[in-house]
Amino acid sequence: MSGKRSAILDLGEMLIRTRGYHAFSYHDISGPLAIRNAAVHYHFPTKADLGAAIIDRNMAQFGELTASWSHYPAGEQFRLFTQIYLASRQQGWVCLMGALSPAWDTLPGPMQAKLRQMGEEILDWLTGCRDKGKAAGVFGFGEPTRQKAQLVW
Amino acid sequence: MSGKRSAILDLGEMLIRTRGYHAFSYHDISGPLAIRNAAVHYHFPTKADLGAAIIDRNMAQFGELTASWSHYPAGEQFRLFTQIYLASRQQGWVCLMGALSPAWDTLPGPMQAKLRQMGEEILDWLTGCRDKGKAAGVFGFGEPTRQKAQLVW
DNA sequence: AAATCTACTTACTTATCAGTAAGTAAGCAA
DNA sequence: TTGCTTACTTACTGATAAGTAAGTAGATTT
Repeated sequence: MSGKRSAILDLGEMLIRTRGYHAFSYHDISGPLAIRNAAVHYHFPTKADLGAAIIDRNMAQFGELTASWSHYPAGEQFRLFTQIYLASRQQGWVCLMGALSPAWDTLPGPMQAKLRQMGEEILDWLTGCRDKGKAAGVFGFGEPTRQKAQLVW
Repeated sequence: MSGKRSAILDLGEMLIRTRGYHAFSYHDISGPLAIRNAAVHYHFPTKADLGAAIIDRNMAQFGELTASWSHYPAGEQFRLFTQIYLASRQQGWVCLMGALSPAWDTLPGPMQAKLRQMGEEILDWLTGCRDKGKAAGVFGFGEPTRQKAQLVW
């Protein structure tokens, strides 16, 4: 029942999405949580472990959310999807993909793999979302892309 | 005269756009250019100075380019604009805005100011580009945004 | 010819980073 | 009650970061 572990994941995700992977350190986590640096290393031995765990949790959350929407019409599902990004954007956050991919070349291997996986999962869902809707012409593929743009621009 | 200065700017821009501001150091510049660390500090006393100079040069280049396009029709101007981003994207590069804005909160003040300025200049030009075209309905405002998306996604 | 400027160099400082080794208090399990 | 696990702690290491002080060879100016 480590409440600290999830608190580290929470803070870590916030830091990545507001500052970027290379612009935060374990100190930025241990300070606010009032624990020592090594305690963060206890839960996540390396920074890459932490980064990968954050992506994992994000993917799991995405899976749960979309599963809970499964009985809604495709258009509504898509609206809910974009709503999430718009809402976090208003907080000054950027999605994980938007925060991490610009520095792709500098990411540790395991994180690259997880990120790629997450990208595929989202794209698959988005594709399925479009295919399912009978009104396939109503929302073109331009819109999700446009949505993602706003997360960075 | 100082060919090194512009070589530093070239390499610095490449590093920012492929790795991000926080994922490169003066060592990554001095090494390939076969000069010492302090030589980079000679030209750009702080990393923020280097970053700001890179944004400055980018803005100047944008101004020169768009000026050289001024006699083309709006649609062609817009095509040339997107072409630049698509071409660099194929090299694995990201535009300066796309590379820097995710870590906005962590950027030194002077760089934030320059970046904001660059964003405004590009948006102004884009707006002018749209207004000038008689076929204002042909390309909506969705497309430039979509273009930017590809730079990150 | 002397002084100054440009474009560096060597050698250093200070700070911060990720990561590790070793120890410990509290809880549970046999 | 002994031993094992969990969730930390203190105290450190080695690497790398940005930045600086002082010196210098070569070109330019006076």
